[in-house]
Amino acid sequence: MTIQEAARRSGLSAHTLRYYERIGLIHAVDRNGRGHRDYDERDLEWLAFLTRLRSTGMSIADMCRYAQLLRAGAHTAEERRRMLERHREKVAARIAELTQDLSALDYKIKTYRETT
Amino acid sequence: MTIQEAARRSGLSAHTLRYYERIGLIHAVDRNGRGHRDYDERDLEWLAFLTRLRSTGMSIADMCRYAQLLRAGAHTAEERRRMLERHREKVAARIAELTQDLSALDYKIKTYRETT
DNA sequence: GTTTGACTTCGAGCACGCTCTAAGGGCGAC
DNA sequence: GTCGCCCTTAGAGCGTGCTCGAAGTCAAAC
Repeated sequence: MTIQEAARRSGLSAHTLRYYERIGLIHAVDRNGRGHRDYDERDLEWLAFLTRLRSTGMSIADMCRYAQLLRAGAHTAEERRRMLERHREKVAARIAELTQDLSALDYKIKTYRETT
Repeated sequence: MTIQEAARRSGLSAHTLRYYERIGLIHAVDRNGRGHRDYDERDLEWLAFLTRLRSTGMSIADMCRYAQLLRAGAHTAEERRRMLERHREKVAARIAELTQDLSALDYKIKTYRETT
C-alpha cells in the first residue's frame, strides 16, 4: 500500500513515516517499480506497536534500540523482554502518579464548587 | 527564603524558578535588600500546585492562563474551575489510555515469556 | 507534449520546556 | 583589598520529536 494509505491506517503522517524509516525505527520498506514505498500488513502491525510504545512515553531512542535488537534476531529476545518489563514498570508508576494527581485535582475542583 | 532553598523544596531548579517568573507563571517574587528573590510559603504552595499541573501534562501556556485568571481576582473563579474540570477530564482519559496500553504491554511480555 | 500530482531524498526549521552563559553586583572570610 | 560565592538580568542554546521545504522524478490525464 502507498505511504498515504499507511499514514491513514497508522494515524501517523507520511512525513513521520519517512522520518521513522530514516532513523531506523522501521526497516527499509519495500519500494515498488517507481521507487515508491510499498507498505504491507506487517509494517502496519509494527507501526501500531511503535505507536503504543510512544503513547506510553517510550523515547524514540529506546524504540530504536528495541528495533535494532529485533533485527538482530532471536538471540536478543530476552533483552527485548527485559526492556519491555522495565518499560511496563514505568508505565505502571506513571498511572499511579496520574491517579494521585487526579484526586488532588478533584479536591481542588471541589473547593471551587463550594466557594462559588 | 533564597532561590536555592525554594529550588530544593520545590524540586525545580533555580534556573526554572527564574524562568517561571519571567513568563508570568509566578508573580514577581519579593526581593530582599540585596535585590535577591525572597520566597515565602505561599510561593511554595503555588509552585507545588503548578508542579502538579505540569506533571499531569498541562502546557505552560495553559498554566499561564490560569495564573492570569487567578491574579485577575475572584470574578474569574468560575472560569478557573472550568479550566480545571476540562483538564481533569484529559487526565482521566490519559489514565484510561495508559491502562489499556499497560495491558497490551503485559500481553506482549507474556508472549515473550512463553516463547523463551 | 505539458500539466498535475504524488512520490523521492535530504536538510532545514519549529514548538516546547527548559538550561545555560555572559556580564556584572554585593557581601563575607581571610 | 581580593578571593570566592551566590545573586541579578537578558538572551542564546539545547534536546526531543516531529514538520516542512526544495529540488527533482515519474506516470497518468487532458
